[in-house]
Amino acid sequence: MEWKFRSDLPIYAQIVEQFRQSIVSGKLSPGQRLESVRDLSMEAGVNPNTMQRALQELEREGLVYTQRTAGRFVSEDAAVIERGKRAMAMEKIREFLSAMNSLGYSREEILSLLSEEKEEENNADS
Amino acid sequence: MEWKFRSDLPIYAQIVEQFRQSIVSGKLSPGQRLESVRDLSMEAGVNPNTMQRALQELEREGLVYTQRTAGRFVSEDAAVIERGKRAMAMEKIREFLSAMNSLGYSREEILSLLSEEKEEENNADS
Amino acid sequence: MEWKFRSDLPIYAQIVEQFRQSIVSGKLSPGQRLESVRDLSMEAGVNPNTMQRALQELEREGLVYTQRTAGRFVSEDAAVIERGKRAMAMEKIREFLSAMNSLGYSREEILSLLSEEKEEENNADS
Amino acid sequence: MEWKFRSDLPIYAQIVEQFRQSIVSGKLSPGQRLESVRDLSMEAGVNPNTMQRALQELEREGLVYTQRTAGRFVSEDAAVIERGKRAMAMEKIREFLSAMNSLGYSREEILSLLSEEKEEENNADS
DNA sequence: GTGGTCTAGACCACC
DNA sequence: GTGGTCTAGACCACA
Repeated sequence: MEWKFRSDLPIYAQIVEQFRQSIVSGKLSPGQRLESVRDLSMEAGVNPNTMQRALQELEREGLVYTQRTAGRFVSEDAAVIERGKRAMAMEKIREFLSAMNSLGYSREEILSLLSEEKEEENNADS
Repeated sequence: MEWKFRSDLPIYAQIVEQFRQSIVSGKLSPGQRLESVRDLSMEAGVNPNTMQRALQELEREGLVYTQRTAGRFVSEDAAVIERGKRAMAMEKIREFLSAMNSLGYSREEILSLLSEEKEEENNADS
Repeated sequence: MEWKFRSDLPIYAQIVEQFRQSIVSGKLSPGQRLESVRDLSMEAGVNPNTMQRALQELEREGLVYTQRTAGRFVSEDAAVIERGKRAMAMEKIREFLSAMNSLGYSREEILSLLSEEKEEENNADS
Repeated sequence: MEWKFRSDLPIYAQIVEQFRQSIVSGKLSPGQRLESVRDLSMEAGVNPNTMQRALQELEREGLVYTQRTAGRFVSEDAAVIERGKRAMAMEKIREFLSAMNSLGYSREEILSLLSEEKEEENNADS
């Protein structure tokens, strides 16, 4: 994982984002054990409290769970993960549409531009 | 304008982005005079050199032009501005598709999700 | 290379000119590594920033390219170099015609004088 | 007249060049009175001795002459002026051919490029 | 006042 | 070590 933080969002929220992304994309597998809070916080160069807060948020969302003494693990509940994935996707979509909107593009134009990009990519493939 | 800078892109590049966005979206009108380098740099809280570099980049792109002692102005060439707008849109699209891709969505799924979002928005409108 | 600077053109632009000249004339070979920014700036007796700016301009023109940590290299793209060569030649020609013009020579006279010079040189050869 | 000096040639020589240019191109007319050494040196921002040396050189070339108490005047000898004009032209030509040569262009290519430039200019006229 | 250039020197990421 | 970025502050030409 790469740990770079923007200044426009609390660090703990950025950590949550990153974990969520890794989990729903499968980069972290269901059932996989996470490193300890202490190790993770050192890697990320943040205060252990910050890392702790992020992990608790993920737990609240059901994406990770804790086993008393063994540590934290990625959820094995496919439905929960799928739900998180959808949520992130819709978030990206809203961001995207909002950005295109502020550039002055209508829905129809956006779809048309998406098609163009697809064609370009196909050309690049050939 | 809001001047907050991320750490994952050079400041001068973020300034360029911001101006480009404002120009192609029409928030800055063709022919409009920009504030002086000194004033802008103070507002943004950056060194005058950094602001200068950003503005020169915009000039190279044709989005602004300089009049020796009078200041800098937004280009009045609609074709140049349209070109910049298209370039920014394609950039956003590529970012979006890449993000959706790393979440594990195929092109077809992306289009399908876009439709869902549209419906939701329509419902929200009504 | 000789590093003497006139006062009628920014130093960075004169450095660009000098490199461009060396590259298109083949004095710097395609693929050849340039010295580091620091070394070049010391040799030329200018600030590293000034040298950096010149090299970035050359990069924008495609005449050199950068490899992250290895340094800068002369482009190996013959078409780009040929284009630069033509551009410099046309520039010299325009300067020359303009100078002759302000001396009061017409196009026909210029061509005639060029022939004279050729003959003189031929005589000098024999 | 504009007085900017390069550092690659003695200032007095650059002054000579400038006067020679003005005289042979007719910008200074035959018989015209030059300003005093004192005034000229102040305008140019150089030491009076430097200006004096330049004017003596021009006198040696016959391009100006001195009348004891009335001052210095541009030569009225058309042959002398014509000779100076030719000398300057041949100098420009040699510089030009040398520059093109170091770019790697042969005599034939130079003539061909000159023709191209002529055409471009004609197009620009239309 | 405007933009433009330059120096001096710092810090960063990368390898 | 490499290139890249940024700051601080000076000086210039132009009008």
